[in-house]
Amino acid sequence: MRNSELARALDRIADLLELDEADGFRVNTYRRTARTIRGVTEDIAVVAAENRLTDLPGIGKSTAQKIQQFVTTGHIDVLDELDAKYPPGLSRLMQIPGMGPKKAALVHSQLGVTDVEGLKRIIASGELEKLPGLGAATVKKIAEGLKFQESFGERTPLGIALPVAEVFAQKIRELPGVARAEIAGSLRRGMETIGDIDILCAACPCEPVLQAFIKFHGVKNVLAAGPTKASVVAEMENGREIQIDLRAVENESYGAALQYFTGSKEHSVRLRERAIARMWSLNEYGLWDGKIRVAGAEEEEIYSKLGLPFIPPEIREDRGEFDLKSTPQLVTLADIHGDLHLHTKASDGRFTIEEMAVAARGLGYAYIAVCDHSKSSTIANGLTIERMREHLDAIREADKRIDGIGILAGCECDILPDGSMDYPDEILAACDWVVASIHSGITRTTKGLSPTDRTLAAIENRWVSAIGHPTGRLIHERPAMEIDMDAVVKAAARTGTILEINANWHRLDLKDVHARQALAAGVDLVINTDAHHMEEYRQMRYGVFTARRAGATPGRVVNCLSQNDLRKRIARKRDGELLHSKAGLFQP
DNA sequence: GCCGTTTTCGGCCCGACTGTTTTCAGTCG
Repeated sequence: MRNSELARALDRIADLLELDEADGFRVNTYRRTARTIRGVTEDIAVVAAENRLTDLPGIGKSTAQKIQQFVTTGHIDVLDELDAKYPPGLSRLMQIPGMGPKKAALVHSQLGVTDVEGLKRIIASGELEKLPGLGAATVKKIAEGLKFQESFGERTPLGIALPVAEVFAQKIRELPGVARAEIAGSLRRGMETIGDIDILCAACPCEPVLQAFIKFHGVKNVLAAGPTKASVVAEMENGREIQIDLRAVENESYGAALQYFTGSKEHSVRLRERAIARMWSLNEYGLWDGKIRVAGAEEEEIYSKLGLPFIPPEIREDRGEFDLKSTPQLVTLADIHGDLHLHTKASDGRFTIEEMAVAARGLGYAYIAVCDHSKSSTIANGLTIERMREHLDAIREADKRIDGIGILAGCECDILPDGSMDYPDEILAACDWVVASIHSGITRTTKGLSPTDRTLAAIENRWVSAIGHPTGRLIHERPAMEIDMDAVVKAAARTGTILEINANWHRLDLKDVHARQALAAGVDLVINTDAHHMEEYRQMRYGVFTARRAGATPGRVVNCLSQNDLRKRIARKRDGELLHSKAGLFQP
């Protein structure tokens, strides 16, 4: 947890430096460093202790010293000084859409406002409007931004935002004059949560398209509408609001614009630097040699002219992708041949084995693994040993009876607080595939081993094929268990235990950086939906996004194997056959 | 605050939109 604490502290320094009107590049350095730290899977205290901080990109002597101070004392001098100077609520003011550091500093210095409540008061009293450089329109914007932030709260999960974006993108494609349209931004990169929806379209003329867009059903509020771009707030089915930006360009610029609006910002900055090194410039209209457009219509051209292979959107994070010599063939949904974690009526699922199997066959899958809960998961109607024996027979019978899909007999076996498995080895051995998961004591209120030790104990069990949702986190709902991921991936690599990317958008667990770490250590992955309902099979794509962000190729995802090869792969761990170590696309 | 295929100093990505400005600053992505 220490890394995220440090990243938060660095981001806070950046916020406060902005208020302090510090040099923007200096501010940016802190933000970049925070981002780098978030991507580091090693404990930053270890990196610091071994004097390897300056090996990290963008970290120099000065930042390294501050990090050293943080890991040894929990403080950073410059942060303490800034904290003494500015009230804590002020950085929150800066987060309000329409407010930035300048306006936050202004209301603080002129009107003594220190927090959101104070801001609301001066909006109501009319004092804000009288400040120099502000007017009625700006105040209205800030008031709306405040309202939006309160209703919107936090970033929107991928699984909520993507379907909304797809509906809007399709409606835009159907407008007259639109040649093509695509979802860009962090959604295209498959991030687990997103700030807003970015859509790009090629259209001529642009303006009628933008005018139609701001009148779409579901649009609650228009934030901006110019000749080439418009921003709106739309209401989603769950009543929450989300911002949607539409940008329209001419077809010759589509590729450059798509690259630019896909980001990440850090990736795009690196690309522009490459352009400058070639005496060119890159903007959203194209790659330019003076006034001559060298490339622009297609993204591939931009990368190619800059001497790079095409880089898939999911790995555009400036985390090593510029060193790639060729375009990696990352796993796609089409590579997935089966779902190896799903539930039936036998425990807490909604459908029978047959119904789940037929639905999977309809998706083109070659196999599934039925993995109902084990006996200790009483709230999930976990199966007693007796019921489990009968269930295994029922699965085998269904496998024989139903054509066109293989059904593996599996279970999702609880890892108990003492690290033992919820079923005896005899039952696990009777299964074709065993997912071991922690469901109890996640917050560690129960007595027993640490979550790390429980996971390690399960990994050492030869019958355990995979660890399910390894950190137990629920996005926005429950933090991850404190898992020593270094220890877990090492043990998994040594034993041939597979780690799951749980594709359910509430979980996406392993998350991208951990999956990347696992791949680098030689661990194979499985992407499962944990479906309790056949509709949930559709969530596979979210897990694929995460796997792609980790740099996973089909060869490293076991449910891309044929059924025969999958069974062989499972047997290799059971037989204690040491797996040769495989390198990942990226180092951790 | 970082960093080096013109550099150890002087750069550091680029453009759209809005509002309040009478030529541009602030914010956003």
